[in-house]
Parts: sequence; structure tokens; C-alpha cells
Amino acid sequence: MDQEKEDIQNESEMQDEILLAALKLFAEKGYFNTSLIDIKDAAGVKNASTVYQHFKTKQMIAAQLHANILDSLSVSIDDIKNKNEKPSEQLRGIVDLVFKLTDEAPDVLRFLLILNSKEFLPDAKPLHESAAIIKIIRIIEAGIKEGEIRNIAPQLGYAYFFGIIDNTLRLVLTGLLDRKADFYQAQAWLAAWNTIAKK
Amino acid sequence: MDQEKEDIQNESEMQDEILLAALKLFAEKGYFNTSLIDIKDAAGVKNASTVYQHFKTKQMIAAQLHANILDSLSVSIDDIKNKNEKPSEQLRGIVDLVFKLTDEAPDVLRFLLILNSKEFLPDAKPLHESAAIIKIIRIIEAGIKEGEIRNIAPQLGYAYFFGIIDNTLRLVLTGLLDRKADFYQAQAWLAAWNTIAKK
DNA sequence: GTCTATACGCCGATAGAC
DNA sequence: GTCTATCGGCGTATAGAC
Repeated sequence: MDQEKEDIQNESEMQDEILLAALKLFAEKGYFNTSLIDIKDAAGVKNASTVYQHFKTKQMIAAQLHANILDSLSVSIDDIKNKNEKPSEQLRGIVDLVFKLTDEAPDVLRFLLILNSKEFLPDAKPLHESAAIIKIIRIIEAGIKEGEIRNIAPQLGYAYFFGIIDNTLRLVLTGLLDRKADFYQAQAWLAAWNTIAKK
Repeated sequence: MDQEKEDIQNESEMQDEILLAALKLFAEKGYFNTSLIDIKDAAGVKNASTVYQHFKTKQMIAAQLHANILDSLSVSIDDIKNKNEKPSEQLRGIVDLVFKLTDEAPDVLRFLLILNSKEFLPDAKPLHESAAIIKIIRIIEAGIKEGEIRNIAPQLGYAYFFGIIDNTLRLVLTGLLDRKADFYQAQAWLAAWNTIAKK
């Protein structure tokens, strides 16, 4: 590896470190309770100004996180769609994914489900215009067309199905449900699927 | 009405005005994007220091709002329980209430469902330790005992049922569902009830 | 390109006159 | 008890030395 490549790698490592530290702090305390000082400390960066060499503003850190998470979700959904034919299987795959993420990367789910991103990213597209959500709605539409899912407005199907899934995860993350998400997955899937399945 | 009573009434009117203005602003922009200047302007108060005669800190305004909303909810639930015998009817009454509130006082629901109150009230009890939520869980327990509701952990019943209800309202409040909440109530009730009903 | 120092604004909160 | 004036501090962001 030549020097140039190493520099690039180090730089992107530093960025990742900052993003990771910020994610953790945002998820724990919220965006506004997290100062740049907090972020630089948690990221193991010596100076606050170093952070500003990678991100123009604190808000840009949050925006980058937001975009990364939604992009990664969207990519995962594509992958799930490629590996599964039936809409029911695709939804099942998505449920698998978010329950696994809740146990393995709870901060990501906290960022998505608990923080109100509109507060610190007022110019971000509403979540339901994100690629990931649009893809999910398309899956539900396909399910209706193919006869797996009962004939309701796709947005309603989304509201019911992910109402159950997201709320279950939210209660795991906040502690009303005191086991790992994994413990609740099978039952939650069933309950969620039954709300939209053509019985 | 003598002078003393009038003063008291005016004072409490002023408090209500401040609380109402704060609720609106918090619901619109979030707690941290709302300054005391914003609140005093919206409340029609001339001086910021006047606000401080009624509330020690900005946080206390939010705390008071939080308490008022949860108390009022708890009282309404008591009322609903008194007027309805069967747990299914009681839940139905609660659903009626929150859908009506979403159309008539959307800021209240925004405050409850969208804001992350833990961020600005770190010392508040978690929502699921509030009287209102505990009462709802009791209703579900009663429903299981009486055979109306299938035999699941009450917290799970709560997660499923209000996953659907709350998420439907959340999507109305954020605009993915573009009609008034009322339009979605009957279907949402059915979907929610079916997740927990002993069929 | 790393670090010191600092500017600057905003906001929450208060002191004190009237 | 209403209003003027202002303080103190924090937090973001930058300028500039090395």
C-alpha cells in the first residue's frame, strides 16, 4: 500500500471514528445534549478543530449519520429482495434484519426510532420519502397484487405492520420489554404479519 | 367575584397561556429549538422575566406540560373505565379518545408520540411507569383474565395494540397518511384489536 | 495539518428600578 | 409585579502560530 492510499484510509478511519462516537452519544443523550467537545473526546480526537476538518458543522455529522443509516438500510433491503421472491419472505427478511440490528447495534435503532431527526435536520426529507421506506411500501403493493396481502392502502399496511415491529423494538430499547429483541421476534412477526395477511 | 379571586384567576390564566404557547412551539420545533423569547412572544407576554415569575426554568415549563398531559390522560382513562365494563370497550374508549385528540389537539399527541421527552426531561419517569400506561396494562390483564384477550404477556399486548394505534396516529401527524385521524380510526381499531383478541 | 487561543452569538436566568 | 438592562456561560466555529 503506498503512502497516498494509507493517508486516505487513515482519513476515512478518522471520519468513521467520529461518526461512530457521535452516533453513540446522540443515541444516548440526544443531539442537543451532545456537544462537539463530547464528540471529540469520545472519538479520541485531541482537538475540536480536527473534527471540523472532516465535517463543516455538527449538523453535518448528524446528516451524514442519517444518510449512512438509511442508505445501508436501503441496500440491505435490495439484498433481501434479491434473495427472496415472495413479499412475505421479503418482509420476513426485513424483520430479521431490524431485530438483529436492535441487539447488535442498538444505537442505530435508537437513532431511527427514538430520536426525532426532524428536530436537528429540519431540511431532511421526511422518512417516508426515503428510498428504504418506499421500497417497503412497494413490497406491500406487490404482496397485495400477488394475493398474499389483503387489499388495503399500502400505507396502512405499512402503518400496521411496522407499528407492531417498531413499537416492539422501541419498548425493548426503552426497557419496558426486558429481554433481548431476539426473544420477541417470532411472536412479533406473527402478530405483524397477521394484520396484513390475506387470511 | 372579589379582587383576590380575580388575581388568582388571572395568574392561572397567564400560566395556561404560557403552557399553551410552549406546547405549540415544542410540538412544532422541538424543545431545544424553542427559546424563552419564542415562548414569551407566542404567549403574548411582554417580558421574559414575567415568564420566570410563573416557572423557575424553561425545563419546568416542559415538566409541567408533561405532567398535565399524562394526568389528564390518566383521568380520562378512569372515566372511560367507569363508563365501560368490558376491557374491549374500555380499550375502544381509549382509542376513541386518542384519535379525537389527534384531530382536535394534535400538539398534545405530537408532544407524546413524536418528541423524545427523555431528552429534555432526563429525570422524568419512563412513560411506561406513568399512571396512564399502567392503567392500560391493567385493562389488558383484566381482558386476559376475563377471556376477551388471548393469553400473552400484557406488555406484549400493549406493544402490539398501541403499536398499531400510535403508529397510525404518528403517520397522520407526520403526513404519510393524509386524511384526518378520524378517517382511519375504525380500521385501525379493528387491526389493533385483532392482534390481541381471543378469536 | 495539528494545536492554541479565542471570537462571537445566543440563551437562560437575574438584579434592581419603578 | 412589571419592565429595563444585563450578566454569565456554554457551545460552535475560526484564525493563526508552529
